[in-house]
Amino acid sequence: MSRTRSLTTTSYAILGLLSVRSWTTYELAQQMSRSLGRIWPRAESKVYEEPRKLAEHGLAQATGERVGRRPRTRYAITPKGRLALRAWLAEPGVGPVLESEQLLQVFFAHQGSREDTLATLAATRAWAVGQNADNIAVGRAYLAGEGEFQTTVAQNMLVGAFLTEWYRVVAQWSDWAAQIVEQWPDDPSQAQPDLEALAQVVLRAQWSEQPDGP
Amino acid sequence: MSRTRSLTTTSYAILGLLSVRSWTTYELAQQMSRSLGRIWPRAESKVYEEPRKLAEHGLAQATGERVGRRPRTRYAITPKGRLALRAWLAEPGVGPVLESEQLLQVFFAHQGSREDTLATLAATRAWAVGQNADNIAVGRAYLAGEGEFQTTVAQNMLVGAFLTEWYRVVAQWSDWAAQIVEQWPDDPSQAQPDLEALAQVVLRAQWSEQPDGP
DNA sequence: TTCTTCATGTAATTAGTTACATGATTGA
DNA sequence: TCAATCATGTAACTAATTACATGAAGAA
Repeated sequence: MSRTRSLTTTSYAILGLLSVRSWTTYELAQQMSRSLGRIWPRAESKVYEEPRKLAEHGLAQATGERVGRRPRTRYAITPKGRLALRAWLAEPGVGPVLESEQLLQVFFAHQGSREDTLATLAATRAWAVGQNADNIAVGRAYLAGEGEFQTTVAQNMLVGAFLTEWYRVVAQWSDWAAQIVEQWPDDPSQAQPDLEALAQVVLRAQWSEQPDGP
Repeated sequence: MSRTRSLTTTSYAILGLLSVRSWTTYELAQQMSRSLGRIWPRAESKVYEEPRKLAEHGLAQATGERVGRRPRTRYAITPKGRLALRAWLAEPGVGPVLESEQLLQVFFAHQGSREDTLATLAATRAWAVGQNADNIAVGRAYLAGEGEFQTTVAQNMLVGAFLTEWYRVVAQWSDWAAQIVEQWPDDPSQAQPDLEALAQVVLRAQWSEQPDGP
């Protein structure tokens, strides 16, 4: 089961970009850190390395260019590459993976001070606000017709919408949690669970069993 | 900058668990895959390896036990370990990291078929519903007084609430996106952006600039 | 008594990160 | 003409994953 793929999801991310147009490695790196990185974050050096792998597999073609005396490489997708991309799009992808050091710190808040936790929550909120601002900027660029992906706005907006909602719940949750933590005593390990809030959480968790919800 | 920590966040995750009580490695692995794994997913083998590192640093103490002829190891936190944990809780953690192959597939949906995308969205929704069910089960166990963390319910419920909201937006977004994708022509690359929906997205994205929002 | 599942690890491999290096370009 | 920043990579390292191996306990 889960036959080891010769390409990683990161490979397909790059291949997907190549399906839109040809890119130099630097441009790919930019794009990853600016927009794609929000849903598939990878280090720059990876982005420099992956396209080479694609070329080895015949999914992309590398062309040497020259800027002054410096060489640079431009990659373009091949027909075989398009087929591989199509095949990947038909596969079941893995669900969202969430990783949060801050959430971990909240989980173990009983071992720290109340101020620690409030600071963490403030940082979380600030992060969400910042990300949202970036997201809006990217969106505006699309609408203004500047972005690369003019041909793919219909798809990109779905992802943009996802991010909007994501940043919003993070910020809302931070506010809500901070309100509760404010009530804690100085030593959080003595904090009593807020029963009213707890009941609310339980209620909200029922969404998937209810006939619906806005 | 970003002075290389000798411990990783994964180390602190384990250390945090040890701050509650002592655990055998198997129990730690269970806990990671059941509950902590939702905010800090790691492979089992890591969980077997990390506590050893903690012991080397003097933050945990290993005790050899025996089950029949098989050895097993139980770990307990040391005073030095508690200090290290406290110090980490006071540090600024990194914001949530999101990684989603499915979202990537939606982003590049223009290269696949409409059915591919609908299938991906259905999978995303199913994932969220499944995770939510698990989350509820974990919550119920706490409330029934079964869980480990009776002393830390006040903290855990904050994280539980976060997850509830997270799964809910994922499911809601999947439904919303599927409705839009239904309208696409057979070849998604010909899809026109749904302008009404786009305007809505832009509006909702303004939350951080508005005075508020529910 | 055998099979299955629970329990406890190790080994091999790889994906990914951090750090470094250096040429090109621009503007002060 | 110098400094800063943009552009283009490589090298070294490490965190993490996949795969494997096997003992113990309980069910059939």
